[in-house]
Amino acid sequence: MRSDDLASIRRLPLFATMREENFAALTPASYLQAFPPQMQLITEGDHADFLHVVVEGCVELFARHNGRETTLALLRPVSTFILAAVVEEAVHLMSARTTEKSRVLMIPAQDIRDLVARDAAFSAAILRELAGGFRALVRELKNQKLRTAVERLANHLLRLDAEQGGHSVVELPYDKRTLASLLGMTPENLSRGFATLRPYGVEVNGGSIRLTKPDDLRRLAKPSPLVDPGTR
Amino acid sequence: MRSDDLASIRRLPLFATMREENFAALTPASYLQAFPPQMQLITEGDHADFLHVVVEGCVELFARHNGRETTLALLRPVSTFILAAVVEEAVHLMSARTTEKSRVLMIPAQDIRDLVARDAAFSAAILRELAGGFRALVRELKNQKLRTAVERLANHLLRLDAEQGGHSVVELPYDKRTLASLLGMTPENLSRGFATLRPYGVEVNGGSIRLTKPDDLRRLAKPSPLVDPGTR
DNA sequence: CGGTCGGTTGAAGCTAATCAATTAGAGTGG
DNA sequence: CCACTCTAATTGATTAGCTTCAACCGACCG
Repeated sequence: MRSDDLASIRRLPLFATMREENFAALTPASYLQAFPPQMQLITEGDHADFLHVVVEGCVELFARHNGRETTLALLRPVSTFILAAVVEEAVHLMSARTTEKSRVLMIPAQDIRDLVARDAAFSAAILRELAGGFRALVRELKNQKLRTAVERLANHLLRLDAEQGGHSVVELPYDKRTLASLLGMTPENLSRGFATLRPYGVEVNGGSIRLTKPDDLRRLAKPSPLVDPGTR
Repeated sequence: MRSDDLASIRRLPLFATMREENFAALTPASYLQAFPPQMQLITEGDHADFLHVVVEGCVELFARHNGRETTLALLRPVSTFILAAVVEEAVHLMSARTTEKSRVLMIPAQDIRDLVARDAAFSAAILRELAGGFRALVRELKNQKLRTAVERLANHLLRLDAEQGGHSVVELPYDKRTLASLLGMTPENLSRGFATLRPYGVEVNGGSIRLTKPDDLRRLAKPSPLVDPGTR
């Protein structure tokens, strides 16, 4: 494993506070693997054998049921996933696949569980990570149940803009079908969503989107710190 | 606090494994309070000062946004809530109110956080509780995104039936407006949902519901262990 | 006995999904 | 460099699912 990868993983909230010897013990048993795009890493229903960390690229968490499929989250470096299944020694509730060329660190689940028992600082970090994930999920559920598709889209654009520096020019970090699925809508409906947002200054040009009237858009979207992560 | 209440709380997964002295230290600072129906206990946006435990009655977790309101969960004894906000020292993302006469144990958040730092067994129990909550939320999000309203209703009925002993007679433990909100639909639409389930052997009589063709209903609902808690 | 409230029913409208067709782009190979 | 192909994205037409508004019903309660 490259030492700068190791360093950036060590800097994760999850690993930052753990004892050096424990971190050192963790890494040799782990794999840092490179994957091509659209490679499925995890299948829902399978047993959770590894904690995963996106080191580079992008990973999509999704689920299928009864002929339908939906995206539950898109993860960018550096984030962990399926922590809850590892803690619970349970099966995955979500599948995972790369959306682009990616590198993913895989740590044996049993090692994580052993460490939780031994390293109090690590255990506390895991706790905070899970609590954060829980709250992110509550937000997402509220987003789904309390907003229309267009409102979700508007808020997502504002959030992407904020993440990308607030220059009112957003680059979609994934294709529109994936975005549609994440927002809980069809690709067709996403297209129409963009169209209805045109009067609010949303100018779409491929994967690049200009927000020419951010205030109007914000008035429509009504972002809230109790729904949207990173909102004040 | 009544000693049998204390005992049943002690039996909770959250408290069962913690050291006796720590449990003893926790209780004097806590309040076990009785509340009338429809009493709001928590308001989203407020700071989380207490961990709550439903000891008797029923508590509804709900959220409002932009003129809409939705029920996120209905909690029966004995369950804890807003654990994530306590761990994160953050504001509540959900409001809470009683749906009936209830008794709720309130434990100072700071005491919980202190204990997490001191008692490894308690910390591990909190971790499992949160992981379980996380997975319940993932299921709920999948339920919302992958199913229609009628499918959600059908599955909810099957689940209630299973919880109540599988006699194919379900007693709704809350009124229909609340159920509608929990399922993410309007009360009117819930009524119509019951009507469309009539051919599948769903006979509604006030709050009492007979399932005369459970197999037909199950074929429609398609319950799955990856979506529905407690499904085989 | 009127009043209120939870629930149901009806009609109309809106949002979003579906199906079908077309266009736009990104490679690919000649 | 230019057709050719394949896929993503858009657009149009239709349908399904759900909401909204309004009226109504029945039970419970003062």
